Amino acid sequence: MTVLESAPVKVQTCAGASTHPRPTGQDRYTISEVVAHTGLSAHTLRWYERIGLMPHVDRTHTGQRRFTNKDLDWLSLVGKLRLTGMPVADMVRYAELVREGEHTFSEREELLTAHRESVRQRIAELQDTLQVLDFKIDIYAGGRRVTERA
Amino acid sequence: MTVLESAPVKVQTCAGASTHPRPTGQDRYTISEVVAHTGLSAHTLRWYERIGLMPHVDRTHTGQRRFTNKDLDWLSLVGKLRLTGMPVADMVRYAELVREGEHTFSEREELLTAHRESVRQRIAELQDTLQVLDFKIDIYAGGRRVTERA
DNA sequence: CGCTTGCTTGGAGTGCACTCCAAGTCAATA
DNA sequence: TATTGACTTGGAGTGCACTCCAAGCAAGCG
Repeated sequence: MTVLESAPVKVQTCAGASTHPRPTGQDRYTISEVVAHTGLSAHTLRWYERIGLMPHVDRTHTGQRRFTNKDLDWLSLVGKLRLTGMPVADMVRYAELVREGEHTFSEREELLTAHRESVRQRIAELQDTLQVLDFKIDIYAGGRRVTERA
Repeated sequence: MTVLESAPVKVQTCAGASTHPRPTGQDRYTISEVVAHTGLSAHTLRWYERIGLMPHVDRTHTGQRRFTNKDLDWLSLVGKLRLTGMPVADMVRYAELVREGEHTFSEREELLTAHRESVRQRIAELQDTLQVLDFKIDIYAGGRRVTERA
């Protein structure tokens, strides 16, 4: 069984086929569960909250955090953006826009579109370098007789 | 007159079609010329030298640096590696191997091959995220009627 | 009750890759 | 000769993204 089967309404909240450890309704994860699921450290999760990179996280009556599936989705997006080199400050800006509501849709779109462009450029850059690496590796692999240079 | 016109032998030293500001023989660049050519700062060039990321750079009798075309080629490679996220420590290691001579060919090849693999993975990762971005941008662009979520 | 485990906090510390500073030397021009 | 400007050095400072610390609270177990 995939996690999708018993989901009642299962709104596709965010990106692609994100699967949650527990169905909506039972989704109150401790920080260590989120650590296990996301690979982020507890420190980082708390830090993300402090700097405004998380929507307000639920608390128990004793003040412990309880994360929801929605939080997991958000963290998954944040993870993608971070992986693609978006500065934390920009992600915080994006989070602010989300908090401000629907009237920021176009600004959010701009932000994401700009970032997509930068990711595309980065890919191109990397592919460019790949050729240089291929070239140099060829030299090392093929010609051990080449004279010493770099 | 462009700087290239009188180029005598023009040995293709390193990667691809690298063009040098001046032909071999007249290649004694000041640090500011190298700054202009590479886009690196003078600070960074000196720092690279301090940490062992440069082969020994020539000096004038008064101690000023004079870079050669070979240095430019090396910096171009370093720039590529850095752009692709190789840690400075690894680049220093590579520089050491180069200094040690031909018997380190295979270790250099390994290092470069490993890095190539990491670059490939990085590209795949980025392309993955690109899809997420496309998906979200579509939502913002297409459906302004979608309910508020991330 | 005491102990352990897991969480809480503000603030300080870390590692990387620069980046800058102060003080000095040297060569060329006014 | 005086000044300007490009260069030199060791060491300190910066910005980012964490990462850790000390001290404390709450729940569960023997």
